[in-house]
Formats: sequence, structure tokens, C-alpha cells
Amino acid sequence: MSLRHGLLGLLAEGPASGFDLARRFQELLSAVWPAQHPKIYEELRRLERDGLIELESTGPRGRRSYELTNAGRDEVHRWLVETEVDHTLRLQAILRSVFFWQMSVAELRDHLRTEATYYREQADMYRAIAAAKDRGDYVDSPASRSIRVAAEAGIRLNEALAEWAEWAVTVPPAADSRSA
Amino acid sequence: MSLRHGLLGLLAEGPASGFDLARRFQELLSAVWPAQHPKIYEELRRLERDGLIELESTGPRGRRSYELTNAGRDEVHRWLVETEVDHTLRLQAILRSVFFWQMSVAELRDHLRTEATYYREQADMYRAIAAAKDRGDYVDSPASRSIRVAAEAGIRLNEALAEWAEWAVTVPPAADSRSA
DNA sequence: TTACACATGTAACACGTTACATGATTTT
DNA sequence: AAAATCATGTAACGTGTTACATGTGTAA
Repeated sequence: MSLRHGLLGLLAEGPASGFDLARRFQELLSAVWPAQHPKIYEELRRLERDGLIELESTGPRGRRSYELTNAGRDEVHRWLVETEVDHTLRLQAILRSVFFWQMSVAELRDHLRTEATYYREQADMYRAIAAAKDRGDYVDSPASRSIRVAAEAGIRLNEALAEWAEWAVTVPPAADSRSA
Repeated sequence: MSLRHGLLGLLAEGPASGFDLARRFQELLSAVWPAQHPKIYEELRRLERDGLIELESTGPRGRRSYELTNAGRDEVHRWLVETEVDHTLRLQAILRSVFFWQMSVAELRDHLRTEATYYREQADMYRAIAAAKDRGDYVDSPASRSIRVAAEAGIRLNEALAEWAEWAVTVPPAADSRSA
């Protein structure tokens, strides 16, 4: 139930509407957790029903802004410190690697170069975020520091994948492999 | 549709039943892609209907073993070389990191140490697989080489996450952070 | 003979995506 | 006046998980 806790976590920074949360989820968290507005609005209704959030204000165009209740604040904290991290991963790129032997040497080389480029670009993007934080482009705050830490993970993971892809190109195929 | 192609990819190694595929998916691919038997059996029926696989033999206890058709072989290949890699990631550990500022310094330190240990153990596990392959414990084959390449990704990713977690412990909290 | 592993399946639910729908406010 | 953006919602579908159900063959 990471969507639920992702929403609570974001609301800990201050009141927000479903629309705000959808945008922020997209900007900030979509790289590690997907969320679209239909499920966000649904989950907000559930969170309100469960007393973890409450309506803070309404605005133009039917805008409904929510804030955390004390129970909600406790729940995010409980999630962070008491629940086990779910380490389930989904990496289609690595899934595909198990089937690399079904590609020709040339196809694989092209594939891995494309992948390496992609990961390198991603790493650079996170490096830019990190540099902006380190330069002090934003107000320093605990939340901002956490984003800096998350960006560091983005740098390191993408850099590791880029290096892996480049290394993989150098692995010689077994004797009886396709070489079309 | 990675389940579909994961099944086709595994069947490229030789005929297998739904039971075989569920076990193999669990052993080999569950680290990067989840799959449970109910959806595997369902997908096999669809693949047969679509002419990508066909019944190869039947066995005791209603066992139904399938093999790839030529169309099926083409489809895995097409997937590997022609379709874009879906780079969608799901990493609850990094999602949580965006909310680290909601933990006390002590809670965060404990959390990151536990995480680092977990990733280090995972990296070691993949190192053991890689070492066995490099030592020649298994027959060398194209498929085996691909598993070696996938294991390398496991080593590098987990090592990167372990180092990230250790680095994150050293990041000083912002001035106004919780310090319970 | 009893337990375990093999083997397939259904049903219900949870989670995630896409398409469609509607209307208000703000900007050009 | 038109277009863009804000804002919320429903419906349908696709994917993934859990629980339940059933029966066969093999090994202790």
C-alpha cells in the first residue's frame, strides 16, 4: 500500500488537493512509484473515511484541499519506522537480459548501447537535481535534504546500470551462440 | 506485457509446463518480475490460442507441456529487438527516502543500516551465482551466459544501493530537523 | 498409509492504466 | 471569444496477489 503512504508522506509537507498530489507524485515520485489521478482521488476518500486526513479548505473549481490529522501523521511515521521495506523490484531491462542469448551479437550490442545512453542521461538528470540542491538553489529544509538523498540514489542506480550495460557488451558469447 | 514475453523467453530454452514455468519464474525472474501460477496458466491458454505456443506432450497428473511455435520464437525476438524497454521502476526503498525527514536521526540511522545490510547480502548472493558460473560449475551455454550477465546487474544494483544507504547515514540533517 | 510434491485450476480482490466525461476559471 | 489549465470524477480494462479447491503420483 505505497500509494496510501506516499500520499500521507506528501501531505506531511502541508495541505494539498488531489490535483496537487497527482502533479507532485508525477514530478517527484513517478520515477520510483506510479500513481494516476483516478486512484489518488479514490485513496483520498478512503483516507478521509479512515480519519487520517481531513478537509482543510475548498477553492475554485470544486478544489478540495486536505491536511493530515494527528492519526495520519502517526501513520506515516509508523509506516516509516515499523513496517518492513518491500524490496520487490520490477526491472524490465534486467528481465530482458536473461534472454539476451536470443539476440544476435550485433542486435545485443546496439541494444546495450541504447540502454547505456538512456541510463547515463538519467544519471545526469539526477546529478543536475543534486547539484542544484548542493548549490543552495532552494531553501534548505529537511524535506529538501531528503529529496537530495533520493536524487543520490537515482544517480547511483542509473550510473550502475549504465556501467553494467557497457560491461555487458564486452562479455563474449558462448561458443554456440547465434551470430547472425 | 512482460509476463507474456517472460514465458515465451523461458520456453525458448525448451518445452515446459505451467508448473515448470511457475517454478522457473520464481527461481530465476522473481527478483525482477513477479508472476504467480494463476496468471501463468491463464497466459499459457492465451498464448496457445494465439498460436505462439503449442502442446508438446502430456504427462502424469494432468501435466501439459508446451513448446514455442515458429510464430512464438519470432515474437520473443521481435520483443527483444523491436520494442522499447519499459523503464518504469518500483523501488519502495527510494520512495521512502523522500520521507526520511519525517524520521528522527536515530530512527533513520537504524533504518539505513538495516537496508545496507540487506543490499549487501543480496549483492553477495548474486556474487555467488556469478562465481559459480565463472568457475564453470554449469555447462556453458548462451542461456547460462545471459544469466551470468543478469547476475552482474544484481551485484551492481545491490552494491550501489548498499553504498547509497551507507552514504545517506553521513548526510547531516538540516538545521530545523527532528532530533528525537 | 500417510505425507509430500506435482499439477492445474477458479474466484475474489487489490492495484495500476487508459479513456471518457464534465465543468469552472484563467489567460491570450 | 477561444484556448489552456485547473479540478474532480466514472468506467473499463489489464495486471498481480491471495485464498480456496481438487486430484494424482511418489516416497517415507
